[in-house]
Amino acid sequence: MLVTEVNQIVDNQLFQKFVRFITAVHENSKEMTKGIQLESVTPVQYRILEYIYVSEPVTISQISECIDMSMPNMSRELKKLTEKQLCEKITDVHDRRKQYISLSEKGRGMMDQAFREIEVRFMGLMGSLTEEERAEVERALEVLQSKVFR
Amino acid sequence: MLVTEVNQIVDNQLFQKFVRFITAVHENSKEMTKGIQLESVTPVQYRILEYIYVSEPVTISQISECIDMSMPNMSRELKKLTEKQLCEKITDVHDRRKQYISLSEKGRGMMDQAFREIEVRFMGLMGSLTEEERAEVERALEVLQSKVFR
DNA sequence: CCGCTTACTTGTCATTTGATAACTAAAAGG
DNA sequence: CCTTTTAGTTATCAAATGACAAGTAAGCGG
Repeated sequence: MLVTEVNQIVDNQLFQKFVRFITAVHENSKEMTKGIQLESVTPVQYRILEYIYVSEPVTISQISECIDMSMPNMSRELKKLTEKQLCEKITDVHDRRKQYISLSEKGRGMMDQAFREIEVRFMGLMGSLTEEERAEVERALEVLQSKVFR
Repeated sequence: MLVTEVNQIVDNQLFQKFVRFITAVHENSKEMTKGIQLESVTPVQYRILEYIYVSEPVTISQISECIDMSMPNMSRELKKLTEKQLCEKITDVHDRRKQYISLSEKGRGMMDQAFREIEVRFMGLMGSLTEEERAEVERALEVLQSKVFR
């Protein structure tokens, strides 16, 4: 058996693990955020708010690109969110074409609460681990974050 | 400062890392599967096929539960997929109410191709790592899979 | 100043998805 | 048998999302 063939097999197993992992992460985070949806906010709108929450202030083009939705449609959704008083538009002082979006008091409060709920569920998971295990988890997060996901 | 307060801070940082990680995984897997959508298959339909692919044969109720879509709607989508010749229904011999779903030749071929494309992208990432780093990644996947995600 | 590009908005339409009510057919349990 | 439960289907309707055409208004490069 050639070395390249061995590598192929090793890599293939790694890929299988990777696929199973991605699936698990998706199921898990869906499970964790289940029932969070507050206030007549649609799934897409929730994702938008989540993105603004971690990246604000952002322009509409940026959100549009990251959420992978066309500008017209993103504009429409942001209008709805603004009408619901969950976010605000602020025109750039130096380039008045640009609109910076950030969460309103209400929007931030809502997202804070959502994240607190997620945190509670996360802590529930972590609670049953020993100190060393938690350190291991932290290390694993760092490894994957630096070497695989970005 | 009390020990519990220290723990609180540690845990909070861990949670921040966790959130960033989840976000990165989502962005990354969206990036990886971007452009995979073949053959007039909608996003939901792709998810259904993916689920069938890894779990076949499954009943319609099972799919319905895992994808979190009501039976009537799932029935409708599966009908469409069956019409597109991507999957097949087989009635259970012992309980003729049950319908087992599995991918057709065409459907399996399509999903094989999709996964191969994802694998290529994954290998592209792994290619720039050393052997030890890859082992580290593998270990990290295992740790998180066993301790956090299920 | 003028044409070009960028950032975004408005409006419209088709498709997808979600929700619900009413149905059939088969099993399961007295 | 006969009721109840389970598994799935069909039909209908509303809402969410996607795609696109045409618009405005501000910067930018000469």
